[in-house]
Amino acid sequence: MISVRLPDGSIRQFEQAVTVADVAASIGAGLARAALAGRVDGVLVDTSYLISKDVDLGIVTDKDQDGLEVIRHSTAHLLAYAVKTLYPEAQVTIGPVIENGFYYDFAYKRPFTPEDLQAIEQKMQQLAKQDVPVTQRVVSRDEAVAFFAGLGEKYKAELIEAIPSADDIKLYTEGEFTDLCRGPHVPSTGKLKHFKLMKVAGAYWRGDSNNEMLQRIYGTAWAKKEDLDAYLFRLEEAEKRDHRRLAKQMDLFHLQDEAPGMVFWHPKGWSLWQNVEQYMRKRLSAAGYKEIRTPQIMDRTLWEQSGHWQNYRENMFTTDSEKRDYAIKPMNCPGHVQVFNQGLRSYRDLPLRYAEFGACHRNEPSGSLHGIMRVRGFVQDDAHIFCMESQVIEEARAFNLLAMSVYKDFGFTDVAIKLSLRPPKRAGSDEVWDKAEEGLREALRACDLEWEELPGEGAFYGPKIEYHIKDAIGRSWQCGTLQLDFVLPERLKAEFVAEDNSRQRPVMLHRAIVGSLERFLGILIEQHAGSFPFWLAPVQAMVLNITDRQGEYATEVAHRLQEQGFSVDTDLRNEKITYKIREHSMQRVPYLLVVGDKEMEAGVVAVRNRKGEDLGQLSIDELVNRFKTDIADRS
RNA sequence: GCCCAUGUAGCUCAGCGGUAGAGCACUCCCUUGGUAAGGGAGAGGUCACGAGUUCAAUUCUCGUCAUGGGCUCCA
Repeated sequence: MISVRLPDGSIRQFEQAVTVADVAASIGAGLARAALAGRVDGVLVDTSYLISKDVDLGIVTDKDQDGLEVIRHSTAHLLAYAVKTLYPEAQVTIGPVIENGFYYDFAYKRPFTPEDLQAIEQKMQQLAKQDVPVTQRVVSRDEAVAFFAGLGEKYKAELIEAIPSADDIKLYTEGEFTDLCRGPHVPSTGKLKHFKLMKVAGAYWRGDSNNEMLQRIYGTAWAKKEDLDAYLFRLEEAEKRDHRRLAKQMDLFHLQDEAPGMVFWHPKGWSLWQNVEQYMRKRLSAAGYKEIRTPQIMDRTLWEQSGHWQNYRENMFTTDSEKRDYAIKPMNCPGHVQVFNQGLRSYRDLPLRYAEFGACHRNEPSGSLHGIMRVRGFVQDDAHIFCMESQVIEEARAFNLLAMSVYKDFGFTDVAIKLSLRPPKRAGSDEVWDKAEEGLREALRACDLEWEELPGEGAFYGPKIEYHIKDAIGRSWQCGTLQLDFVLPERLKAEFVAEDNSRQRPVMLHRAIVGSLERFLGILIEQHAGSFPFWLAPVQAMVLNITDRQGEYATEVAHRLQEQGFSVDTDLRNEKITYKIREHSMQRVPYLLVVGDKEMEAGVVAVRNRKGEDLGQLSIDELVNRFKTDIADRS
């Protein structure tokens, strides 16, 4: 007898070994139809899995998160099946599940066109409708290699060869198509209903840019039609928030061919920028940072000394003059060490915190540029803390508090922490790296934070803590960073006089909170979909007159608000009030102040907020109070 | 840097082997209208750049640049 315990605790007994599908059928016909896979003692298996001993069993359906994964994974296989049917010469490689869907990489003699994509999707639909059974068999590794090599599938054979020869390998077959896979898969293609192919893109074989480029087809798949529709709708909504699109609509900035990756800021965009920069400046100043300014261009020898020339030469903009080579600074840190090195420092001066909103330039590969999210010319809220080792943890703790508080002010509350550890290409001894990595772990523990560790992702001079913030539509952005560096102070010969009168190296903490201002503004634009909170809005209020008669009064109202430090414009054009309201509503101005004869006589304004609500008539003083409250609330 | 797609008026986009079109925006005129588009007229383009094919190229081909989507990279 075999006992199968179900998630509700009930136990079913069977005379002999049964499959997951059999158990589902014994419970009900509906469940048998819905079964996509099984969970046997916590392990996902196919519905054809034979249960031959007592187990805990859950039937996985599309209501299950695991069920959705199975659907996506099986849809990737269906994609490969369709491609092999239409283009038998195409070679299959890998097809994993990703967020919201899946992809599959193929090698083919010519690129897939958008028309091919349509044909492939149609073929997938057709194969799904035919409800082709998906069967599984286990073979030895050598058999599997021979099988795929025989088919001329060299990528697949290469993948399998990497598996230990003693291991068994699962092959899944649907119709004419057989693929290597650890599974599980849906029992037949008819379970796959709600999918869509999204795009074709190039992708390197095994993710290595030295390898040939394959063609990746991305797709999305869902359990229900409503889920698919909702996902496509979300994509459309995200597109409406696109910072490039909003920047055009709201006249914030532009990019042009002559300056790839470098931003032309328009008045309103720059106003937004200044709101962020001035805010950061205040926060840094209050936290004991001193702002400095260092040169844009410095001699090659300095960059050789710092190690940047050796590590990043091809990504640095350089220039020369009178037989000297120069580099345009890609980072502020070497400059900051030069300031530190002026004069003799005492341990009493430490920690010394230098901040700079310095414009840096990095010659990023052309293909990686992206709006203002990835640029070649950028400014960070950059600072370097020179301190003693004994001060690192306290500095890290203070930085963490500051960073979290800044994120909160900008409306970001979901922040994930990651710790990037030593990369293969690095400066400094292993001993120093051990010390630096452990130092940051200790700092994180002191902040009572949870973090994820990323081996190999650190900077060449030191490990780093990264702050990833999640935006309004669930995307994650790395903004803040705290990097512990024993290497640059050594290379650039920073030193201070210790208590015992010896000369010692300071430790350097590289840190930023919002990171690249360009990118952070892009994030803010998308986070708020252009409807910036009052304290950040480039134009906080517009005064609109109803007829020419109130033009002078409208100007006076604007002046009085401007005197109080608010960014207020007037729209005195000869247009109907409905027209002006529409236009400035679309510009997402927080407050529209309408003045007609009534308001002019009473010395007030009629206030309309961005939601379209009528806030009634307010005096200028009342309005100023309201504005001040909004600023204090950061709403 | 690599793969694919795209580049037409300020913006969004049609179009096409015979040297260009719409809507919005802009300018002028009429209209002075009370909470999301009043009416009329006008101006505006070396069709990204360079070369080739052709009697003729914005249109076809190739190259360059840029942008977009990915991959790689991101001190």
